[in-house]
Amino acid sequence: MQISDAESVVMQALWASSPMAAEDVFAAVAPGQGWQEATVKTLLNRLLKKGAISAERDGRRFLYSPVLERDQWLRQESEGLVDRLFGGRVAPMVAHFTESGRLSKKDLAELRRLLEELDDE
Amino acid sequence: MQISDAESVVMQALWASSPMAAEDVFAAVAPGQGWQEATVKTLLNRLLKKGAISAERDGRRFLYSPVLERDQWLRQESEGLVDRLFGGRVAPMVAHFTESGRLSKKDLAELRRLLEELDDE
DNA sequence: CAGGGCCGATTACGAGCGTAATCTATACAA
DNA sequence: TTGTATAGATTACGCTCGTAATCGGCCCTG
Repeated sequence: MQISDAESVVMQALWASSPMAAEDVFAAVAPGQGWQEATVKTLLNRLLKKGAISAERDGRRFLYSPVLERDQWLRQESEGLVDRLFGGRVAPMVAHFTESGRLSKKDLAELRRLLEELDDE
Repeated sequence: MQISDAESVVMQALWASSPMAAEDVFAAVAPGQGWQEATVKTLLNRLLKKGAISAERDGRRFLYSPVLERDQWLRQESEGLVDRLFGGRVAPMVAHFTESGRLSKKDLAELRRLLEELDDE
């Protein structure tokens, strides 16, 4: 399932809280994006058509919920990137981040913990 | 500098070896993509127009070289992703890969080494 | 019962993209 | 010198995207 950048903003809102009416999605999303409500509605419709979200009638309007799972999307996106850019190898990508100083202390600590956990298994 | 997916395939070829004539880029890239030579030429032109590559005349043809640095591109792309998907935090992204079983033993070993190196500093 | 407002649906439209075919100028071959 | 092959330049075209405006139907209110 192909989700465009703008669409993914809407998905994030729905993953954070659902079901939601169009109006609420707009409220959740517009501040950061500066979109008109019409734009949000377009995106909701495109996502509906793709089957990435579902709509359930609630009186005169609809409540939208994600169908596509956030985890699946994350996996698809990040694996796509690591494949395209780093030949599918995660370590070189992390190395790249360390080199560009994008690893916070918190990240480092967390990575260490992660690796230790994996050791235990 | 915005590089599209198709364009990035051409860039990868040029990063791997440059300068190269259009024909050679085609030879390097077509097998994997199934493109016509005309397609490769279009992409080269678009990249030229963007200033992502340069062309130096060589008799009746041109030799192309990257101007945009591979490292810069990698950084831009991967940081974009980690920002969009994981709120800019690298560790959660790696965690995501471990959970989906995308970390090879080799990756693990390399990550350990990486972290140790960082310890030493 | 008629009009207005609200909500989703439809339509719009220019930019960039993927994928090429065609045009044009030029360098060599006959 | 004139044709022909070839390399880059120009043009093409349908699709998706970002960003909306407008339409059409239905529910409430007067």
